Amino acid sequence: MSSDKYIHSKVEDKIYSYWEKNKLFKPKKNKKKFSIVIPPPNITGSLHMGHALNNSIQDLLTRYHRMNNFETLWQPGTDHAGIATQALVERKLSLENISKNEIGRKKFIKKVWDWKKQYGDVIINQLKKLGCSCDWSRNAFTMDDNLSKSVIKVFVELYKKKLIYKAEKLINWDTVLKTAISDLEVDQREVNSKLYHIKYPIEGSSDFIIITTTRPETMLGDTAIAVNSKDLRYKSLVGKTVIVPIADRKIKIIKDDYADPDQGTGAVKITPAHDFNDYEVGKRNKLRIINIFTKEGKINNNAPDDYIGLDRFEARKKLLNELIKKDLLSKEENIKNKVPYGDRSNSIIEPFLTEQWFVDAKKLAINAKKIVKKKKTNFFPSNWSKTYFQWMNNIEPWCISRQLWWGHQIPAWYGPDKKIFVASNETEAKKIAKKYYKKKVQIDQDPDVLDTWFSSGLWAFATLGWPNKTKYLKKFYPTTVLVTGFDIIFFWVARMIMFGMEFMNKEPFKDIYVHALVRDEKGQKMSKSKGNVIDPLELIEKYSADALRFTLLSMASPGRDVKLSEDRVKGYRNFLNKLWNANNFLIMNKCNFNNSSKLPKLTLNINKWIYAELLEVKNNVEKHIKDYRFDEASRNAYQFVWHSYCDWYVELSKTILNSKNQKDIKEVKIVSTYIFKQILILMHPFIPFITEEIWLKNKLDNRKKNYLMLANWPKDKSKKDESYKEVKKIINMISEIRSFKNELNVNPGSFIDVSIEKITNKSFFIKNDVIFKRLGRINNLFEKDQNKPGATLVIGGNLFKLYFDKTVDLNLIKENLLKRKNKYDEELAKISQRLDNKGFIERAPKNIVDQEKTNYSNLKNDIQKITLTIESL
RNA sequence: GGGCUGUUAGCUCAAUAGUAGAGUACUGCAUUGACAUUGCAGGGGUAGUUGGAGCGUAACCAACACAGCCCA
Repeated sequence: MSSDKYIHSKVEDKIYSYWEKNKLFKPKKNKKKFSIVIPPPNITGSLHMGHALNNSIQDLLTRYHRMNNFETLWQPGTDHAGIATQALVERKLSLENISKNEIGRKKFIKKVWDWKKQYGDVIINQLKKLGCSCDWSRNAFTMDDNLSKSVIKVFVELYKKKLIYKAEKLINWDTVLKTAISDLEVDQREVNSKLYHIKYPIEGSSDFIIITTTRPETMLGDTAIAVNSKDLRYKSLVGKTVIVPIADRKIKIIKDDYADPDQGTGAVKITPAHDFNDYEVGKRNKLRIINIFTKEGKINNNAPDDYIGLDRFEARKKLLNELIKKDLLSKEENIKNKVPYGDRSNSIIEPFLTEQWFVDAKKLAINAKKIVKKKKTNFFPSNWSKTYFQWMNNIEPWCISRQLWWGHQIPAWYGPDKKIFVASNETEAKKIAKKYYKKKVQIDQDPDVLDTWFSSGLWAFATLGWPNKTKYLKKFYPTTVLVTGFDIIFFWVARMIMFGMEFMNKEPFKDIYVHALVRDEKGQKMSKSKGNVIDPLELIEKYSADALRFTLLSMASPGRDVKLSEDRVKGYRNFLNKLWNANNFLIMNKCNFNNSSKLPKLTLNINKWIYAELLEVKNNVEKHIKDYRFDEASRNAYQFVWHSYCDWYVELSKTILNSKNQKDIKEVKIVSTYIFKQILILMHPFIPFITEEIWLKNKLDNRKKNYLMLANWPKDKSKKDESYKEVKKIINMISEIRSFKNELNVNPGSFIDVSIEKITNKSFFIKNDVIFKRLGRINNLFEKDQNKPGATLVIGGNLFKLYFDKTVDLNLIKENLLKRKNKYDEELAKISQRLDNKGFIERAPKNIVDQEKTNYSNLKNDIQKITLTIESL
């Protein structure tokens, strides 16, 4: 027969449109509810491995629940990615020689929307390639009308509750993007730096005090030098005035324990405008704050003339040169230190004193912490709650304003005297202003927009319709589970919990499943610069979405990084092919899927066995899905399909199919088809495309009356009766015979004769002789010893004699038996050691002791038989 | 500096404290009927080190070593 391979490229797109056309992703009324909101990918993004893992898990959960009587909603959407999108469109316009300032805010925003319309769904289409069964009719976007309305409402209400305020603070400033960013968007990177030792002349003396700094250019803004109060070296200098070189400013030496005697010289320059620690020192000591930078990171006119306008790094060079000339640079040291970088711009972040809007996160954190502590929301693996609490306990005000155009413009208006009016819209703001000024005045809206994470923080309820009291909101909030990567626990998860508690008074999700990062096979983080990025779309094209999904799921062990290697994907592609060919086998045997919905009364042991195995594996898979153990779930499913069904059941069934017993043949055909159908159902959430393809190919949809996507999993309990144990035993014995032959260098394909004279329950072998003969490749199963040379094999206390065509070297047999005996002896020694241990007998549970005793006598029995055989040779 | 992981077969990883497993790689053999994207079989482990609790540990506790991550 010609080989038939599963060709996914002909299947996946077709199947996906079948699902969409039949609207199978929409929630269907049902007894229980299940809901998930997607972590919104940003519109500039394209599918990477992290998304693939994240969404494979969500789709597995969604499909599993949808199949099992849950009214299931997987709420999709994207976020507007303020900084990334604005930067991208700006870059694009600059290629056309258009600057955003030329065309103005309104036109620029329109350009962004145009871009969004054209490219914003790229990642959505990629999710479809992966097979995601989101309800796309509800596809949401953080800049949509309803979400924008929610954002404004949340802002206004939090402002009224004084949980949002405007303040002048030192914030993280990105000089490339020219906007404030939050602490979380700053990466502290370790880099090679230089520590400069600089002499500051002491006024009225020829002495110096030497300070150390990695950022000499900031000395232009120094307003003090600090030394530790316990540092005896500087005791006499405290209170003296020094002159900042080049800036030529007089500053004082002060006592402040921020200065660490062990760091550098122990004397540290204080620049309150350009360092977070110095800012605190400045506040404590009421120091002047001198800003020396522009928003672009250039030197401003608070510095000497010849520095004004210089970039901060040029200024450093010039300044160092000048210090050398003046002999004020006493030392340069190579050191490693942490430097703040913007995660979007990759440029060095400047602490910068500006007025920004802040969320009082500390207050919002109170209930957000409580709900996790009360276990209404649970992290899986639970350890992540530690990370959550650690951050929540040390939470800082959240800077939410961004100096951008693309995003939700802050609903605050300023009167002529800068008085702030916060309102849902301009008309309302005007009204309040009029009341306040008692006349009509001109008010201007704050030009800044909100952090994108502010709007994604509302995702769990705003996408369901909030602030409207929609039936979806009522039905699906709190959502069942959030599936996310640990890298956004702070950015997103924590904030959703804060907002959820504040505005819904309920946790946004019951469970939080936190998955790991996907790394390359060597365990390195995938990055473009390293060139080790594996593109999920390429893998999908090469091996199918099903194979990729199954790989990711089977590697999603809790608390572990996923180290992805292409070989694994290939292995699971092979698995799909196996499934495909199992179906071919059924078709070849004229199995009728019309008869596959109900099981007849089972009479054959192999049928009872496979049915019990099916139910057991179903239970295991179900349990593991509930525990978020996707690795175990996929392992169980894989093992069952390939090994239990394809390797054993199909092979065993051939003994019947090749027989003449029509009744048995009929039963086997029905059962093998029935089990296969259940396999499709069981495997569907893992590998939806191929299962659906086979389902449809076999017309199991029954003209759209029985969708695979809505097929219930079986409910029966697994019964392990005598027949079940019988088959287990058969499998075990056949395996033993096979390996024995192999060890004796007997061709595994060759047929042999076996005598079972010395066996206690001969009837068992006689009853199952067809199976033994076929799978064990046995010609004759003799009840009597044939009185000719053969090899003896002991399995489970039973002694078989095997006769080979070819004479097998006696020594080889002896050697083999000795090897076995040694192994058993070792084992027996271990067990008897245990049984001789008084403590074990007294303190170990009775069933364990009994088990060991049984093991002991079984082993002893086997050893005895082997010994006898060896002696007889 | 504070916190969190991890260390088990060549590789990637599992396993309620009760005889250490899987996938993959490797080796040998097989094939005229579902499938070479196959089948059958095999070799491969001093569980990072040291100490402790326990009848019993890869698992619990402590210290150390190494690797990684997060926060400051």
